Order: sequence, then structure tokens, then C-alpha cells
Amino acid sequence: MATGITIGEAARRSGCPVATIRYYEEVGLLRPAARSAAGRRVFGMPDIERLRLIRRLRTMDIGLDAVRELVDAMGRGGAACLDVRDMALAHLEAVRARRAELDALDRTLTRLTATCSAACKDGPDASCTIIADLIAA
Amino acid sequence: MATGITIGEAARRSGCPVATIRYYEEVGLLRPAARSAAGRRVFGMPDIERLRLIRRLRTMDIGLDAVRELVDAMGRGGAACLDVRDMALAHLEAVRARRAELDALDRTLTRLTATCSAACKDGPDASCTIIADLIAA
DNA sequence: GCTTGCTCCTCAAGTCGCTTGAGCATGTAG
DNA sequence: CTACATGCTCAAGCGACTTGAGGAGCAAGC
Repeated sequence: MATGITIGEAARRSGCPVATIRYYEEVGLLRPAARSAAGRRVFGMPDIERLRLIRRLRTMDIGLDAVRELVDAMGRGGAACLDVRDMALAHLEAVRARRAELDALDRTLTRLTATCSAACKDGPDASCTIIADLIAA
Repeated sequence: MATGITIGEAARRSGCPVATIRYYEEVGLLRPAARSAAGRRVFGMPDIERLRLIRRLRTMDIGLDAVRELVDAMGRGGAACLDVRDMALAHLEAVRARRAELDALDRTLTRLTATCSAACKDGPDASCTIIADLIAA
């Protein structure tokens, strides 16, 4: 057999931890792997590609349900790339919204810490409003 | 009694769901609330302020353990504002790191979707590399 | 007084996406 | 032949809640 990849090797090639690969199989993201005589999982290149794709989608914070839909759609061939693109576009919006939240948070934290640093530059000072500002914000 | 706030009212004033307030009490973030004759929780203004503060810290993605330390430190008065500032500064770094990740993701998604849109502008096209790009990335 | 409907209570279990651990079998290198 | 790494299964744990069941209390209108 040209391809006889163990789960550890699959983990190395895909970047997914071993336990995570087993978990993906358990929840149906991966079809049940073939087994060796001793009952060990044996993977092939298509499994590795699928894993790499799943992992890539997961690092984009795409939920497992959406990942499952996507990889299944791809498996059925055809117009999958448009589905992928639509998902990517929808996700892009979510990413931008989250980034805007983080920007706002950055500004808030910067302002709060600057206020405290100014009021307490010679040690804690009763005039420091950082806690009250946090409550009021 | 000037203050006799029900849990529903506390939820409205703090922005925390009712179930979350009970959960915070259960895990020790809030001291156990006083009870009415019928066994219902009765809150006062200090509880509401504490809740607002907790909620504010949580929207900053600060873990419950860190929140607990902070609100306890504040309860003990004194130099709490420096603790808060240090936490805020540490957290600011985490926020910026996460934002950088999202920026990278934004660029990736933008590039991928643009490629697909160009290749598939007249319908799905076999030359579209979005899926292969995802696997390879 | 009575009914309606909202709010409140407790306790248990479910969510998501894994991770960790126990306890055992198998494969590989020296 | 002996280590030791790697594999297996099953079960539980994580954070931070959320949801659901099953019941009691309370305020308002009739």
C-alpha cells in the first residue's frame, strides 16, 4: 500500500492533535477511518486533506456544524466553491464586527489606564476614577 | 426599605440575565443575596454596582477567576486601582494580539473570496482555486 | 374570592469544542 | 528481551453559561 498513515502521522501532517482527530471521527466530521489488523486507524491522503481543510476552517472560528456542511458539500463536488465563498463572505462580516468590538475595547482600556496612571503616578490616589469609570461604562 | 430589588429588576439594571446572576452567586462572584420571607432574592444598590462591574469586565473577555480576584480586591479597598490598571494593561495586550489575528484572517478571506469571484464570475468554474487554497493555506 | 399570567424558586442536564486521564494493547529500537 | 512510544476505548472535565422541568408566589382584574 502506498498510503498507510497512522493517526500520529496524520496529526503531524494536518496540525490537528491526535485526540482531536478521533473526536472529529466520533462527531461525524471525518468518515470512520479504515483499521489495521490490530484495530489501529489507517488514513490516506484524502483524509489528510480533509483534516487540513477542517483545521483551516476552524482557525477561522467557523463552528463545527458549518464546517460539516461545507466539507460535505465539497465532497459532493460541483458548485461547492460558491458555497465556500458565500460562507467566507458571511464570516468576513463576523470577523470585522468582532474586530470593531476589539477596537472599541482597546480605546476604552487605553483611556482607563491612562487616567489611572495620571492620577496615581505617585502611588494609589483617592482621586483615581478607574473603578468608578468601569462601573459606569 | 428604600432598596428592595428583585432579581428581574437587578437583571434589567445590570444587563445580566437572571440565570446568570444566580450562577454568579452560585460560583461565589456575588455574596449570597438576602432573601424575602418567601425565599426570594433581594438585592441592594451595591449588588447592582458589583454586577455592572462584573458584566463590564466580562464583556472585555476577562475570565471569571480574574474577575473574582479583581472584585474581591476592590472590596478590600485601598490600592485596588493599581491592580485594576495592571490587569487592564495585560488584557490590552491580549486584545491587540487577537485583533492582529483577525486582521490576518480578514486579509486571507478577502483574498480567497476575490479569487473565487474572479474565476467564477460566470458560474462555478473548474479553474477556481478557493478550496485548494484553503487546504494549502 | 378566584383566575390569569408573570416572576420567582431549585435542581439537573445540555451546550461547544475539545482536552485529559485511566487502564490496557501493540509496535519498534537497541 | 526490555523499554518506551504509540495506539486503543471509555469517561469525565473545562469555562461560562443556558435551558428545561416542575413547582410556588404575587399582583391585577373580575
